[in-house]
Amino acid sequence: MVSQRALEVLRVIVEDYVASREPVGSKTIVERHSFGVSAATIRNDMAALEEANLIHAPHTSAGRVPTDLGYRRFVDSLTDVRPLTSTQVSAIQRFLDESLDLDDLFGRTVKLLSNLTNQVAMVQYPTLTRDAVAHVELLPLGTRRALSILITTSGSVDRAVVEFDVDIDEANLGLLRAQANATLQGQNLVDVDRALAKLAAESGANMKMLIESLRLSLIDQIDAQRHDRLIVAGTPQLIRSEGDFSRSLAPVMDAIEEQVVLLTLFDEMRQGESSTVRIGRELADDLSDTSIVSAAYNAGGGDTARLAVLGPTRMNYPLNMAAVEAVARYVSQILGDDS
Amino acid sequence: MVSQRALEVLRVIVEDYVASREPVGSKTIVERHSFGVSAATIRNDMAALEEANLIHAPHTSAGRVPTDLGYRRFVDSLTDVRPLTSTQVSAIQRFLDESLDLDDLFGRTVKLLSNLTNQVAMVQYPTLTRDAVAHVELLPLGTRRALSILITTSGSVDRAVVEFDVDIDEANLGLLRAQANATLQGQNLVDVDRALAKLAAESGANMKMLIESLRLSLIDQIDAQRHDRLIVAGTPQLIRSEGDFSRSLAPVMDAIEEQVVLLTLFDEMRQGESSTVRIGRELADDLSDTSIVSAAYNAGGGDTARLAVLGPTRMNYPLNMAAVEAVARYVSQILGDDS
DNA sequence: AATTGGCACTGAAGGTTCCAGAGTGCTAAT
DNA sequence: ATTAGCACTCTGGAACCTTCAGTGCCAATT
Repeated sequence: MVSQRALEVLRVIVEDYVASREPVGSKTIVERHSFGVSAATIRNDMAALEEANLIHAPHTSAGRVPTDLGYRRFVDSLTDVRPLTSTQVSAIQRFLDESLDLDDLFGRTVKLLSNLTNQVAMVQYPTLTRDAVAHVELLPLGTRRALSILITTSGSVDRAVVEFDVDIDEANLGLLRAQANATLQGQNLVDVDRALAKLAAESGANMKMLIESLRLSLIDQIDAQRHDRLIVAGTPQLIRSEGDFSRSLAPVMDAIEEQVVLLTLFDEMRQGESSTVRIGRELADDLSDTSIVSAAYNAGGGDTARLAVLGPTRMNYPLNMAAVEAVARYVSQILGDDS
Repeated sequence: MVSQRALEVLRVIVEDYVASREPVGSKTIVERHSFGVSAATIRNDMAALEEANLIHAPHTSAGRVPTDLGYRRFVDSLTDVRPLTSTQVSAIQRFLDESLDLDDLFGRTVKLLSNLTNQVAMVQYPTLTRDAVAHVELLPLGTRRALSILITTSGSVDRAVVEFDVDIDEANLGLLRAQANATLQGQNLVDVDRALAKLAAESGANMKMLIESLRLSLIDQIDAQRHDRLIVAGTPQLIRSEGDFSRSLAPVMDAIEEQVVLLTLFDEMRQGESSTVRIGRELADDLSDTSIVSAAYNAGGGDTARLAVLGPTRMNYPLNMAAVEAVARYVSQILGDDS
């Protein structure tokens, strides 16, 4: 049975271990914290914690280290996320307010988050379903191909190559561009398919083929935009905390570079509450010594995406949670303003 | 005096050391290579090499390890870069030919290069000075700001925020967009400044201010595009060769994340010959155990930029040089086609 | 003059041993 | 339920030794 005091003991074990990187023993606990009981009593509690798989001894007689489960319990017991200091908050605000477009904002956000936490920081691109077409540009690329560039009202830009079944000259391309823009401007992205199909149906045989090619390309493009991306900063921090990883850092860096594992993780979380912590094996077997603290932000128009920091399980959870949540709040605020 | 044979000895020291990661001694040299002389003779040569600062003994009696200068001599003595195997070459070609736009091509290129060499790979964005304006998009962003998106004929896209001195509504913004496009489409990027200034001069007072604001923003934007970017892949490889770095990897990863040091390096090289190797301290004091093998590629229209691999000084130079050059050649070929 | 065999010397790496210290688990007493 | 006491365990570091690859140098040889 884990008593109330035992949970207190777990708390100080986590805190001391995070601070010192050294297994913490019963004696140092009674020295540094005023529990009002003796070391032997603490030892009994620790035995209970070990029984419950919340802490673990690296070897017979060293201090104890939290297990993944122990960190989990610790994190779940954090009721009040202590907010950042007001200077930090105003620094965040000032720094983010200066940003220009979406890319710039996200670039600043990850850097900020990484500096605040000394961890790797990530921002997930929002899905932008409510986005509408602002402009479609077509640029010739040989005789049967063109580069299409789709600009949306939120300022996002995406490119794709359109393959035509027949040769197309500058004049025809210009005509296609004009018709496409006339039809699509202001249309919601999800309606592009229908609008272009309608336009094709109403057009002459020659034009119809061109429009069809464009349509197929654009819906691919819109689909691809739905597949999110991650902006990452602070990978050097990983090296600096290398000692906290029992195995190689390589799988962690692979996950960051590949992005796909992390993105699916984010998608899983999207359902969940706004702020989430994933610890060690909860993430993936490859990422046993890694934790992710993430928070949802509001990308305007009801769209949400996530931002996160990634680091060793032995991380400062309260700080990281506070930072992630604060930054998420300000990013939401900024994105909410101009929508 | 370094004899001809001594240089041969240097060659096998570099090769063996790169292959084995272990300091190589006189005895193993005569065992593995048929010099037809005794170990004592090799030792004399090695003394000469050490005298010339080409090799160096980690401690009194271990084998020898090449110095930066030794690698340099080794690299300079490589006359014929042995080409890749034909299967490799056709794989490169097939893989790159599938790419869509510029971003996709570069994304593929770095991944390819990283896989080929097991090093960190980088591609520098071309400067694209010969580029012309294809379209300028303006999106409202509050009452006194707009997001301007500049699309060039090469398909590159860049965003910036325009700050106006007065309020501007949708109608005026549309007018500005129309005028800007009418004036700028087809104009070379370097002429944008002049063209817009002329347009402003010919316009009414109200419009003039708007155009001026746009002009200032666009020239900033064009300038920013000139400042290149790097696409990077394969950072996990760095971890895998961690043992080759005597100090921490952190400064290396910092340089990769910051980009600016590397970009200025690339700019320095731009003058130089097409294929360049920079070894250890030649790069920067922070990057003492790091080498970069780079090659220029032709981005079409006479524009050149660079692609490179980065790794420990103890790297396989012949392979990396061959890979970098081969990939640069095919990238040039692809970019040359549709210009 | 270049090459060679011989030889004493060096320093790192790895193994062994020992010691101190931190921490535990258990038991009997409070 | 808590505590003091105690025997026990294991790690980390210091000290020490041995092994061994490799060197530098010298005198002899070609």
